Amino acid sequence: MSYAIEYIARALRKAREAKGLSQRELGKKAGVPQGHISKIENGAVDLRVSSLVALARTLELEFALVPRKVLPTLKWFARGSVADALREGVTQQPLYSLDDEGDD
Amino acid sequence: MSYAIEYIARALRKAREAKGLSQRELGKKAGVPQGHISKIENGAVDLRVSSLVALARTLELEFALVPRKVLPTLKWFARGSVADALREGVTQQPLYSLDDEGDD
DNA sequence: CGGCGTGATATATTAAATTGTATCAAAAAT
DNA sequence: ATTTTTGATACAATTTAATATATCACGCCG
Repeated sequence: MSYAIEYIARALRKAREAKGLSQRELGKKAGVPQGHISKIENGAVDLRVSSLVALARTLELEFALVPRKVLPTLKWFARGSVADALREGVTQQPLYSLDDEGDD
Repeated sequence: MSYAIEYIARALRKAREAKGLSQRELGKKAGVPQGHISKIENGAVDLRVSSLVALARTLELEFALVPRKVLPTLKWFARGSVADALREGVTQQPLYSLDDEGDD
């Protein structure tokens, strides 16, 4: 699946676990059925923006479209609080997720 | 429509116009029919992530999920190159787009 | 004026997400 | 060991995005 989907999947699952929520709990809060969340977190669906936003919002994540140009700056300023994607050198593929647990 | 959709609509249209592309040109490059792009730019559809990514990529935009926490920092470091959304004080609603034309 | 490119829009069709409901195996807890 | 929770999966039904195609009004230019 497109790196985008894969990445969203990882980002959401990670954020959910970081908050110590089960898929059912998140689902109830975000209004998304557990089964669907499972699919999303496994990159099994090309979800709609509304679904993404519903989950992201509940997980206190914000959605952003940033010009490729500023990515280097983003990486820099966010080092230590930046997510895996940026570390993997995925400079070609889109979709990045910056979270705040410098888990490494 | 959800601010998210509205925002994506604005961000994409703006980016396209900034590149001086017509919907047909963008459509050809991104593999999305002109009619659909029109709908998207008018916030008339809850597009799928793959569509968003296809267009964003063509417009040299990257997708990101950032923790709400770092938004203030983002705003700060990106001032001058940050988009409308951030200026409008849309602190409640998700979805931000940072672009590079300080159009104001 | 008449042709051209643009964006908005319509219709019909196809493909796929989303939902509801339910089950199941594995892990966690008592 | 038994109960409970959790995530993965399945199925049918519904909804809606996405596509192809085409038209239309508008502005622009020759």
